[in-house]
Amino acid sequence: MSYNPSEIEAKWQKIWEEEQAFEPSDSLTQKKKYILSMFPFPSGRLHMGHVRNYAIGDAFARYYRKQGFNVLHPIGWDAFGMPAENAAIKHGRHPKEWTYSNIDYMRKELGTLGLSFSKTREFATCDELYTKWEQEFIIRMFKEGLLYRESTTVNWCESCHTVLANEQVEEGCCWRCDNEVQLKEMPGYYLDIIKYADELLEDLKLLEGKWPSQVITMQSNWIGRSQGLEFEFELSDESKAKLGGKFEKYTVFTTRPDTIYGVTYSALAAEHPISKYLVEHGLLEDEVAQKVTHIANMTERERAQADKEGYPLGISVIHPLTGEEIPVWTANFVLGSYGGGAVMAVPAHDERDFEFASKYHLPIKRVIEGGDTLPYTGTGNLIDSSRFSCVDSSEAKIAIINEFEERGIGKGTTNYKLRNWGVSRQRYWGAPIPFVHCPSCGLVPEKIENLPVALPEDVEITGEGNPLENHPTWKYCACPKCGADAVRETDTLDTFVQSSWYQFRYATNPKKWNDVGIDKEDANYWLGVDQYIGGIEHAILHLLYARFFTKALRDLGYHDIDEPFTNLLTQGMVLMNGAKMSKSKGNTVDPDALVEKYGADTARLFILFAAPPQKELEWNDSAVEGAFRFIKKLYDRKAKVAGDTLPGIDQSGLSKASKLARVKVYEALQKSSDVYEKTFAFNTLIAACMEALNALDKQESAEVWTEGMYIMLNLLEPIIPHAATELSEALFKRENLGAILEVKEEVFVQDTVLYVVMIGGKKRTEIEVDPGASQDDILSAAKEAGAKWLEGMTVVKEIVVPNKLVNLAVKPA
RNA sequence: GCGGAUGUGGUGAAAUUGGUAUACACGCCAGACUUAGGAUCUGGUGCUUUACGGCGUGGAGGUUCGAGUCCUCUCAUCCGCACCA
Repeated sequence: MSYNPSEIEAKWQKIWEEEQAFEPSDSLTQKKKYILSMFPFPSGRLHMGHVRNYAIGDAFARYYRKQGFNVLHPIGWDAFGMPAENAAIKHGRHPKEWTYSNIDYMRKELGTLGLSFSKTREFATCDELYTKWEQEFIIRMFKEGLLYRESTTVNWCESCHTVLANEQVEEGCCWRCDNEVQLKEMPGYYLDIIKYADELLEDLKLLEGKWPSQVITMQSNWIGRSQGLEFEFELSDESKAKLGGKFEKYTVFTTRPDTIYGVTYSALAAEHPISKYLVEHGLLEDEVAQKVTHIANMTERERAQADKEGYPLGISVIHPLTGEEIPVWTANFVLGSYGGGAVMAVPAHDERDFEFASKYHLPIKRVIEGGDTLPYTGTGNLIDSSRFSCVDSSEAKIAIINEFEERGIGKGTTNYKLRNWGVSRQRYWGAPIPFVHCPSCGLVPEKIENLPVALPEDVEITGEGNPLENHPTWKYCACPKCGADAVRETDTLDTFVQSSWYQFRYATNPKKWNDVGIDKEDANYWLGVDQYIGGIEHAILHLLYARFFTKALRDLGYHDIDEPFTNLLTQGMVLMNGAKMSKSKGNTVDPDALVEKYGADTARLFILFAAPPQKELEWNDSAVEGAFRFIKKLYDRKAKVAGDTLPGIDQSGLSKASKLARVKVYEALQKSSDVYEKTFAFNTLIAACMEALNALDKQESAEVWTEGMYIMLNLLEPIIPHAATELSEALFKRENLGAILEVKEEVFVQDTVLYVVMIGGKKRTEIEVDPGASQDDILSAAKEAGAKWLEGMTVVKEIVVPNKLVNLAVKPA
């Protein structure tokens, strides 16, 4: 029978389904592996990136199952989000209907790939049962003070009609639609991720060597911890009067307290309350007021690209140590959202302050020794710094912070670039934030027994405004506390909230899904995820949120896990003609068509063979043919096998070619554990199997063939499961698949050893010597073989690398 | 600007601790079988040279008996951060 993928793939997919072959055991005492590929958004169709993601994950899952582990390998759907609403606007389909029908279609597509998923643990994050538990977490977090509602300046995407978290703004644009993000003042719900900033940063150490270092660095930079001094500038009496007594002082933060004697001005953000007050009360010249307002309305991105610009505000502050009066400016380079929106400016030792001072001819005072020119941002001994003069920067930092603390006018503090996670979205297709606004009780969480707060289905989705806000009845309810007429919150949760805890939901035995969100015992057994696989694009967003959520839920008592993802593999993109596959470029390959033409095994083999998983993968149709040919060839060699068990082979009777074939087979076997546990270089494991097959082809021994196929099918089953299982069933009754195979070291013992002979560092010839040969024997054989190149030369050094080579260093005689 | 990664045949890529550079595959060339081949099989395939040989892992140095691998400098590409005081 020739290789017929569609037939055997359907056959085995059906058998696996019937056997429930991939359900993990309920026993929580066995050794376990939790293998997780990031779940997909149900966009409608699978793309090659998905196929790659799941082919990699499936190889791990099948490998560890074979090694006797209890394996959890689940799949589900990241089902809330904008595209469902966009489809509603465009095609008039209800987001729910659109989402669930997409899921049905994509589930079938995944099915044809023969992936070894647990079926009983599948869910969609838009399932009301999932929402129910998520809302419970949110309420618990609110009660713990981890979730709060406040009105601040937010990132607003006009095209998505929603607020975005800081992490979802890429180069000033919306991560989804690339529209320029605007700043807008509005209320929203925030998760206090900064409370966990230190732990999120410190625990990155636990992930070293297990996560790509690039991801660790990115997270660390994103958190952006910096230590320094926070103190208050007191306004001069005149300035206080000018500000109508509304302001006494304001706070600034510096990482360079050692430069404090070099302060020559202070700068406020355009949106700082004092700047605003001055504008609003007509205390600035009209022209200046306009400019300040203009800056306040610019996005952070626009400001970053603009030249330094600022205006004197006509007020001054008192230097806390010298008592000098210092002018206050507003400046476009001061961020409103960091360090209180105000800075002390030390132009001699800060590049930005220097540039600004130069432009506006503000004084520049050097207080640190070092560097030829100003600004000098390095460290050194202090000068002109009162009693701290002559002290070194690092000491001075501590001493000056102490001084502020003793006098009660400032303190050492830590700041983070990380902002709290804004989770409000003004959209319909998300999990409702389970709160009620009561005229007398204020913000009240829904009663736990009333969860989930489910979405109304009868909505009109136009793209204009928030459909929940516009729904005629849904938002009117009774206050859960006092029973009075109240209004439901119409914001929904960021979809990244759902993907922050799904790893715990899979781990929870589905029998308990109605009763708990996360089962502690199950979670503690299965987590952390032993191998997590997904795209690098989630390096910050999802991976940071999920780490935070894990720690927050731990502290709420849901489990005892510190880090959700023990090992992370970030897969490269799938490219075609050097560019990312996309519909707009017309360079996509449809997984369905590929599977139909060649079968799932070929698709999987090609994807794992063409490049190591971390790298980008360039699609190549003829290389796909090559993968198909390999499986066909393997299939064809079925006839060479004699016997249905692993034969014991007497090495001495074998031909040289047969011996070499055994070496190749066992080399492949040896490689496999390294690949799955260390390098992830599936491409080299597949190449080793191809070499083994090529070597088997060059010899005739039936028992070597039998042994070779027995082992190779075991190695290939995680990669091409249908063909490998079909052959294994026919040849070995599948006995070779479950077995842990051992490397037979005696295979590697050769009758003769090949030495490369190098003379003067160049490879000249080869010799074969007896394995027991002495160093002298080897050297004299090498000299004999290399006599031609030794003529007229004196050997000055002799190197013998055992079992490898001889190098004779020479010089002219 | 700062930080990180990567540079190996025509292409995708291999190469334990420094030890035969280019495994495996694609492509290409030649041949076989065929009515035919875009099927299959066999052989060849880094560059250069008639040959002996020489040269070859982005470039230039260095360490070493020996460097794709280690060190210094440099170029290119990609990615991340980008006024965070």
